[in-house]
Amino acid sequence: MFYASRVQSIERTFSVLRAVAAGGGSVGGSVGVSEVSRATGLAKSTCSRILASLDDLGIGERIDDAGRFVIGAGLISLAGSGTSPSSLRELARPELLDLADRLGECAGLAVPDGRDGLYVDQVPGPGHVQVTDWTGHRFPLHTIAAGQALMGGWSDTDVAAYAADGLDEFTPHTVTTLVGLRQRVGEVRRTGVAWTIGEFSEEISGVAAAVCGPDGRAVASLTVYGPVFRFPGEADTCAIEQVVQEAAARVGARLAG
Amino acid sequence: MFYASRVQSIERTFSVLRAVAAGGGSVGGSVGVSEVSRATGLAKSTCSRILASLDDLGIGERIDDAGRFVIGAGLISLAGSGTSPSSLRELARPELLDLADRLGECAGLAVPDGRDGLYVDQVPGPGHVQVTDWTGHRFPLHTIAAGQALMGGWSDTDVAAYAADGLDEFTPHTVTTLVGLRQRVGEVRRTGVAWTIGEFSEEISGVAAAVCGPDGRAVASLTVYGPVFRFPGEADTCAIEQVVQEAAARVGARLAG
DNA sequence: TTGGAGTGTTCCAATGAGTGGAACGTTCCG
DNA sequence: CGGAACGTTCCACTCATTGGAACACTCCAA
Repeated sequence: MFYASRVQSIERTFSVLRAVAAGGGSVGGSVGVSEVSRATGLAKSTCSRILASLDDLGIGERIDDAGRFVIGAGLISLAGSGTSPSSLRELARPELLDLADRLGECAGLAVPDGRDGLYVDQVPGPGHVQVTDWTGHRFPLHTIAAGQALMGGWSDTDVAAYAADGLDEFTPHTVTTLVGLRQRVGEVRRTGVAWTIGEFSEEISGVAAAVCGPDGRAVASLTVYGPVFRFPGEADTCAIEQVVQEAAARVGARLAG
Repeated sequence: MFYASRVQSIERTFSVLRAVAAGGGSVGGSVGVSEVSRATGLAKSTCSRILASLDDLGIGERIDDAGRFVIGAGLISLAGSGTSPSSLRELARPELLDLADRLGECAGLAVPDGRDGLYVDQVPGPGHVQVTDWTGHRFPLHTIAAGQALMGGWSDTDVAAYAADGLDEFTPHTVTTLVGLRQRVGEVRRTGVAWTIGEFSEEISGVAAAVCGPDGRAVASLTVYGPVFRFPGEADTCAIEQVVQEAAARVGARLAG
């Protein structure tokens, strides 16, 4: 036989779910077993069983004593628990390009992942000296501007819990105490942005602002960073902050639809 | 063997997805194969295969060259295609009770389903003469107040397409022409509510307002209806309209979070 | 009333898709 | 350098899944 690394039944399950989501063509419509069977090419009995299972799990929902189905609360809550990095990336890309262009340094997008921030995209600046591309890399939240920006939306107890697990020291400038972290988070709450100068690496400084989802929670950060010797340099830091904040707000707005 | 009407692999798939959504405990976190294996009790190889399948389908998303996963765009878009009637029902229940209490007639909740409106909940009024409970029943949109309220958000071409498939006549007062329907929809757009007097049944009159989802689209209707001989009667129809509209707006707001 | 065409559900023998333990290639850490 | 974690691949076994047939039901037209 063929040793599959894909599971057929999963493919089938989601082709059924897609048929349900399509609602038989009309928006907001429901579907019956036979309809799903025709749409997917699967046997009617198979569809009946799959739909019954989805109903049991709350993923689909039976809305009739006859057999009409719609997408259920379970699927909606599953989906609600995360923002997809790839869709976020698509929405943020234009802003990253714009930031890199206007501020002359590289711009990155990071999402929270447990105690880490994960860089999911980065656009290089125009200079000949470049900061490393960190796409795909993760760093403790307290060591990077993106992470501190995210913490701006945390409660004091969340911040304390984070600090309780220890604060790694990357450079002599890294924030390593709860008191220091609290102060930093306070600044973020007040100004809406987080600056780090040589805290992650002595050679790098950056400024970040959080991207908020439709529910107001921070789902990502936009960061602009460059070599300490030239960024932010003589530039007007307030203007930079404003540009970054506005970009983050636009991504958030686009995220909300 | 045991003849199951539930499919085991679907149960497994979603227990994996739940583990991914839980993110290993921390909000917004990702999970690895071993973590999922521990959380679900399934073999590591099984989880690896399931996660690979979910990634293929865009339901899960691999965010690393290492094997960390999050909920993907595919699941989010699946969920986005429908609002779950049961969660809607929970949110609307208090408003239905309040409406029935304040207006002294029964109050219902309906969702669009193709060409029909489907009543998903109803609360009886205090009177001794009651309108039938229509929970679980569906009627063509143009014949009920709830349906006309939903059409208020439709484009003219959508309305025309609906009418093109024919407008059933339930009573002599039922709107049966495109011209009539257009006029009615226009009123809904202007006033925000839809009145039907003896259009669905000669004995019943009702007033409905649409509930809008976070994206502004109408996802359901709140209706108050009663016997024609006493509703709306001598009451101040403007006051009734306002009460219904406000209730619908509150449900919409709660829906958005 | 009767027949036919449409639902959705249940039954069950056949079978092949899914399984998990073992083996493997990694990377990371002491 | 072990050793312990990780994720992936292999593959014989086997049991969960399958789909056709039979069923119960509702509708509608004759």
